[in-house]
Amino acid sequence: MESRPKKKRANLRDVAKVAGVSVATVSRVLNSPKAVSEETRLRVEEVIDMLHFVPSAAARAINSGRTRVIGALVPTLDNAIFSRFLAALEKHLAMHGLSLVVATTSNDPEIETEKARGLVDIGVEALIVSGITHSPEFDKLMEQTRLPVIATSYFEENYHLPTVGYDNASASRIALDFLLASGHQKIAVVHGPVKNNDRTQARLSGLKAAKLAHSLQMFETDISIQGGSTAIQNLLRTKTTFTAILCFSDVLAMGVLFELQRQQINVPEEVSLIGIDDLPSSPYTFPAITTVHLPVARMGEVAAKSIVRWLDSQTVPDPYLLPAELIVRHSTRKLE
Amino acid sequence: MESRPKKKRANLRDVAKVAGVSVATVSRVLNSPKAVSEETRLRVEEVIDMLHFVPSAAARAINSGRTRVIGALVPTLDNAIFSRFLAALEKHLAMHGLSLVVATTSNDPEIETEKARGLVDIGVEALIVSGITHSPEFDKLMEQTRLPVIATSYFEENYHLPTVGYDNASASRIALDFLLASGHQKIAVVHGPVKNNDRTQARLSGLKAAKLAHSLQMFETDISIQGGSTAIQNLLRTKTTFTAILCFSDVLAMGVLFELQRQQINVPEEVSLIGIDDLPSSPYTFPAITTVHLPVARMGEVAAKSIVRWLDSQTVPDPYLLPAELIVRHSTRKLE
DNA sequence: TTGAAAGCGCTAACAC
DNA sequence: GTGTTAGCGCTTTCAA
Repeated sequence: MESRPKKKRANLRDVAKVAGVSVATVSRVLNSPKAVSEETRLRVEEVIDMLHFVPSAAARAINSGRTRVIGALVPTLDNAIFSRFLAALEKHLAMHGLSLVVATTSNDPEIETEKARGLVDIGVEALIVSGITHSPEFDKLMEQTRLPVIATSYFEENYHLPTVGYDNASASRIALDFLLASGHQKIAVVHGPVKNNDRTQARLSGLKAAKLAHSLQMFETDISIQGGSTAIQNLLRTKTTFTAILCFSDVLAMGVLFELQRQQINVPEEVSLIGIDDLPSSPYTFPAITTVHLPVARMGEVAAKSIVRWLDSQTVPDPYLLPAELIVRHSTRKLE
Repeated sequence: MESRPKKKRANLRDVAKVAGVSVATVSRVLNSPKAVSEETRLRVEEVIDMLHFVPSAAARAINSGRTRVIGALVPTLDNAIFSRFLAALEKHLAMHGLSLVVATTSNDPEIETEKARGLVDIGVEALIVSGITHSPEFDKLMEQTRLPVIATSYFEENYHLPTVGYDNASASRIALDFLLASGHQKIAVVHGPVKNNDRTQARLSGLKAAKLAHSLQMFETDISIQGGSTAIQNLLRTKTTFTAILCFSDVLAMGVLFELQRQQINVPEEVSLIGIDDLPSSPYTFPAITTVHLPVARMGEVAAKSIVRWLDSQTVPDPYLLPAELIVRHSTRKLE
């Protein structure tokens, strides 16, 4: 049944030969079918089917100069905050016929650089990265390739790349102010690793002013449910008193909540708990977690649109600030 | 504010000209530096740097016939079970110099087909899909392109594509058997949408035999924390009695747990709760969720390795069965 | 060790 | 409407 001698994939020429037309005609039925007579078109399509012909993406890319692939570099897929962002990004890129290649960096600038190089090698048209902390080699690579790059999760007006993100310092500030306004004075802060993580650093800096005036105790831990658990165990071991816990991410807040429950400490009666992120699960825990909502789905959409415009019209997008918003639920209470 | 110079990217010929060598020599310093004299190599490398030369991925692909890109089609990124799978997949593909393009299907075979076409268009070398329910158009496309495809999350020895996954029927069966062995007779089953979801269907079929002999009540809902919540609200409304709840995914189990807590129903004292999946958070909820562990990280690894071998040596991999394993934690108890 | 030249599969300009 | 043909940027013989 397979008449072709070679087992190789058919190409335009093969189709043209069998259909008795020129390669240009085959190309036309592929790209502008209206420019071909019905009769010819049908015959060519039949042959295309018969030979299982699939146009080569590489050959197409070499002519058009476009690969229609965008690369994204995120710290991890294991935190819902990033997978939600990617979900939105993928969705909105797909609307414009663009595909998304995902690579994870573990918050390590060297891995990021290496993966970025890999993405450049496969021909991505643009890159989306997280935060503004990158290695000099990364910056050099981006400069050499002149690839459009957008930094996300971090708003910074004067960064050399356009940013799409929120004001991390004010996000933590919003959470803290709410606790202070609710009468809390002794507050424990649970945050992720500071190293290489500018989002955490910025959130920390948002607390700096208050830290002097109030009694803030900091606990660094892994950003995971388990990390939250561990932090509370450490905290309890210090025997310090506290009436509220501020977590730099809802993943941590969930770990903290579960561990408090395990220790028979009632939230919010004995301890108030506030997070940052607002994960899909946060409204549904018991009690539902008070948090600072970070619009990551919107961020994915804005990043996608910015990239599309950049690619289409060569205009570097302006930095875009997304609002962080306090969502009061049931894990916090006012102190009398 | 920064307007980039409109210079086009340098190519091999530009480099060759400036370095005073032939394009072949430049190509050599790129691909087999040892075949070039030290002196020439250094000169060429200098020019490469100077001109910010980055080889074109498309041109390279057209010659080698390889794009080094693998496509993955998953229902959603919003469930940790899939993002964990993708994390592992990406990691192990990266080890072999392969990149991962991700596309989401919302469990809709038509969207899947469309996205698959998009992936083929950008030149993926192979595809990883979820489950074994696909549209005829999808199958046709795969047949035409002769692309290596692996189906995951579902083990099926006789499927026309190689599968890497677990036995979904036995996973639910393991959970049920545990509840039965613990003395539970009145069991509510909370599961995701049946339509287009063969994993859910298989898990349901695993319960079929028992369903006749025992009193199993089924509740279909969205696979989300909220879905779990809703299911419990519906369940309570029916006024039926039950001593245990079996959830087809840990996401549902978490929603169920939180809602039970909200309703002041104690787990496991009043109701036992078991899930399937074993998410990173499952050991840390309070009480920790008893579940059937599905090794999705391993699945990502195996899928990656299978693809690599398939690509390298043209050998279609054998179906691969991953074991599902009961993990008893604290959300279940034995009935006297 | 190097260079010349023939493609790889396709698109697009130009002719008929 | 259709065919011819010149590239796109690179790798890869084959000679020198």
